[in-house]
Amino acid sequence: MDSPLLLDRLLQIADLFQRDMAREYDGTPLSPARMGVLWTIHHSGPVQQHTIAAALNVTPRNITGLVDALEAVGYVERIPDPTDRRARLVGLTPQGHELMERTVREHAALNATLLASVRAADRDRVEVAIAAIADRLAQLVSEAAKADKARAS
Amino acid sequence: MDSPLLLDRLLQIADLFQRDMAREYDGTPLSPARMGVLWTIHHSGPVQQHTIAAALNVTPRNITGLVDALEAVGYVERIPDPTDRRARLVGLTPQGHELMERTVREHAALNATLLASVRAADRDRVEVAIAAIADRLAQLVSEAAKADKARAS
DNA sequence: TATTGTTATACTCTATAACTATA
DNA sequence: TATAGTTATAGAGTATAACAATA
Repeated sequence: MDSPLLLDRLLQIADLFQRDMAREYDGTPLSPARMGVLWTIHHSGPVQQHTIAAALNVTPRNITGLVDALEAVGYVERIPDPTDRRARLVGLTPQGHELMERTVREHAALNATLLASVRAADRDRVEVAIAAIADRLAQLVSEAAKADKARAS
Repeated sequence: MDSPLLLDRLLQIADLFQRDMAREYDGTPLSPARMGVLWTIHHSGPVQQHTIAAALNVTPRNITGLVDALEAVGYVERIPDPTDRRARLVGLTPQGHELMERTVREHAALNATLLASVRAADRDRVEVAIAAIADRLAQLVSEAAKADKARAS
């Protein structure tokens, strides 16, 4: 009897997150890509658009569209960068701050719910293990990307 | 000191999978969506397109395009359904079978690598815990989707 | 009537390339 | 020259709606 691999379970979790976000944002002006922009600004404060592009690993052209949409519905605003007249800083509006604070609270609640499904005696070990898996995977992905770049040259 | 939540680590893993797949399929005729079709057929054998659509939770219209692309590069073929002249069964070609077998082997190797980053004594407990988290999350997503549907009526 | 798959159309996210304003 | 951001254009994935063929 094949029990699913650990990897299959992790892929299942990834798929469930994606599906749930798509459902949650359906009918709203938000989307996973737009939330990515909001998270970046939430963590860093007002930033130039090319910084957001680098953080999300997409082209600056993309950020133009995402910020346009977020600005149109009032979650972010572009303000002139006092140190560089080419650039504009993107910051959260009060409405954007409120959204992100609510989202942080929802994350904490979901975190608690998921952790509750793990035996109390195992929780610390499981948290350590999942962090180790994430770090190992990040390392593998980074190495693969580097190898790709080397091959392209 | 905020250590990242378990949830943040799981979201990070989800993002890394997504990023790595995008990188891996870059420059090939494959993509995450097309691989989804191939996995479905790999697990079930030749199936009607609307069955694939239901399995992936997308519209049948989508499957037309994905199967068109996979057929054009030789991974799948459409054959008449002997039991229903409206439908066509989509099955893997020998080339498609070979691709999926290779992919299964790569998954097993990645699974072993990730598991190796967990302390040997904790592995069983971690596998059980991640399975429990995945099941709990699946339950939450399913309930949320049901609540949405009820609200829409 | 209902179902299977397609054509037609549109929206989001993504990319590259060419351009502007500034550094 | 190089950088920050935009306009122009294109491709993939998704959706709805209307339609053909068949059940």
